[in-house]
Amino acid sequence: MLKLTKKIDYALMAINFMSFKGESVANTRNIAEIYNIPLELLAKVLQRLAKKGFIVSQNGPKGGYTLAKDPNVITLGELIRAIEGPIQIVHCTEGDTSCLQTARCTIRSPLRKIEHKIVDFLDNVTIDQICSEEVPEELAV
Amino acid sequence: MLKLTKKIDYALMAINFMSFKGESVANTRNIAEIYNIPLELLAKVLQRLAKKGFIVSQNGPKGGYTLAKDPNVITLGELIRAIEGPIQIVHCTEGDTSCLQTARCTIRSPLRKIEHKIVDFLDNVTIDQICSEEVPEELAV
DNA sequence: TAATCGGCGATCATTAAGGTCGGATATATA
DNA sequence: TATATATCCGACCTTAATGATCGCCGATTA
Ligand code: FES
Ligand code: FES
Repeated sequence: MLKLTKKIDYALMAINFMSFKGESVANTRNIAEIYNIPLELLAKVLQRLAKKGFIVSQNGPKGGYTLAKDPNVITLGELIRAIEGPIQIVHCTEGDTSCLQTARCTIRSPLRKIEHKIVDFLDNVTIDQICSEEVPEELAV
Repeated sequence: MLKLTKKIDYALMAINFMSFKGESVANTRNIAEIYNIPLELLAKVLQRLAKKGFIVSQNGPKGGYTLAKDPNVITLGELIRAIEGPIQIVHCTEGDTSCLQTARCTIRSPLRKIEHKIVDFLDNVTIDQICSEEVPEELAV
């Protein structure tokens, strides 16, 4: 119900961590251990972020990820779309036939406007507004 | 993922319908048939709305519901809270111990601010901005 | 060439949402 | 007063989305 997913949380934590690592690579295991995130799940999230061009992967031993973009040019909206797909506050799309209410639905189009405004808002929140927390020195190996 | 529930949809449709009925009562079955909503589910939603004081119930035959408030003083935020409980974009509350990331979570409090802004927005959208659609005359029995 | 990393598809588990059922109480009307 | 029709309410089942796991591959570097 109007909730962000864990994947988004993980992505934000990971980006936060990477932004403190700067040029040096951060590997998945390291991040997973620090934040207590299931390794495989975090791996998937990072793969997705890499695919979408937010981070760059470095394969092989001593490999890992580095940020491809500055956190202040990535928006929360972009990040959500990258991981979860298009943001849809209201489930029924225009051409959708599966919804039984489609025929007499009085609310679809007004809700679209609200959706648009929320998306608009999310597209104006940059990641660095969220990722400004310190990473404890002793953990940022 | 950041989606409104069907219950909210149903509530909006019902309120829309009732606002066109004016003083005369609208019964659950009637609304359910028109909009193709599962009767029992709609009933529950309306009971919830009645309990929260948005609509007034009239028991017995010829009974039903009438609006207790003008749609232009009810906000979407209120409606969502009435039906689904408090709006939480981010799952983990402050005292929550169940989340494994709590210890080193860097994103909880920044996300709270975003949540607050969205809630603020929803609290400034009135229902009549959504419920402005016509109800076909032949159906509004 | 062995150990360490990311890449990827398939799969299972858990939870939340959507929907159903059965029985109760209230009330208008015949 | 009997009956039909309405709201009320809690328990329950089903389905879909999310969260998490597994196994195997290819890349890279020491
Ligand atoms: S079309 Fe599905 S609820 Fe409006
Ligand atoms: S406390 Fe649960 S993700 Fe931050």
